[in-house]
Amino acid sequence: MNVEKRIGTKKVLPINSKTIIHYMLVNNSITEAIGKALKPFDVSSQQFNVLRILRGQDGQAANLSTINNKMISKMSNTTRLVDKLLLKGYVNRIVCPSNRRKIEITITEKGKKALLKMDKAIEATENQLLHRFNGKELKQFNELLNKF
Amino acid sequence: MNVEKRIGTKKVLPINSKTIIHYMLVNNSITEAIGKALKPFDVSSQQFNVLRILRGQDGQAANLSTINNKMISKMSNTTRLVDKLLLKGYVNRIVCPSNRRKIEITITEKGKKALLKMDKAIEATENQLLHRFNGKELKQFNELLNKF
DNA sequence: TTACAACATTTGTATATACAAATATAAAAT
DNA sequence: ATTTTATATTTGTATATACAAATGTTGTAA
Repeated sequence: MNVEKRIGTKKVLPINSKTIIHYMLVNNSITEAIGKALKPFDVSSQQFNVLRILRGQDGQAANLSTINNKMISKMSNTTRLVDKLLLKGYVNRIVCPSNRRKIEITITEKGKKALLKMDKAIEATENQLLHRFNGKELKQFNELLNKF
Repeated sequence: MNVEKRIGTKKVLPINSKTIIHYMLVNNSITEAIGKALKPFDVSSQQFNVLRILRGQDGQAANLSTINNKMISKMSNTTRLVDKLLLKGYVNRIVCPSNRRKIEITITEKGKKALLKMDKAIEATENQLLHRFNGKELKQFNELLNKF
């Protein structure tokens, strides 16, 4: 992709601006691809993220702040996000008996089943997005991302 | 950054998943930094983008679809975005005399002045975000971004 | 034991965004 | 000339998100 051409500017951009804009453009592609992959399951990228976090708990319940800490993009409103998963029957929610301030969330069997299908769709999308990278390039790319 | 640690997973992620998650995490930092830089000017990243597009027109007016084509993140609702710039006095909007379907948008002097200040804030943020990259690494990074 | 501070979540509200349908104008086809 | 199609923007509506204030619970100190 030619960044300057894509955003329709005649001037040559300073390398730093160009890099950040380039980054944002690629981010749009990634967001769009992930969104499309999840569309058939009627969950957002954030909801998918929460389901994966809950599965990763291996049966242990997670409360809202635990979930929020592990999320890729933190949100101010995990309550309402979990509400939506609850409506779909993908999670259970109970008040923690030992500390009634906390809410314990667990993934349901239905949630796990749906998640397995989502995993496949996401994996395919990730592979598609990265199909032009070889192993060395992926390693290099992650090292460069670490510089941020 | 250790991606696995950041998202609190015990398992080692497949390299593709890890890369995409890493990408999203860095994107959060970038978005947050840009947002903070623009906050004092009370414009969103998208509004800033539109102002830069308008300045890039060098006096020539741009209509809504032109703007939309050049935007980093396309939006379904450029009308309302321009509304906000209009309220701030940063742009003018007139119906195109030769084709009354079109709306011609131009940046005002006030908009240009504000934009100059925003430029500085954004430039500083970009430099900060990328301060650990040297020239060769930036080149390499852009080449890798091109593989998406 | 009562008051106060800290914690965890929820709710209210304002703003943002996505998507589709509606409006208005212009160009093309009959 | 009239209808149809295409173009450009606007509006309605539903959903999403951000942020602050409110609620309910627990722990601590007087």
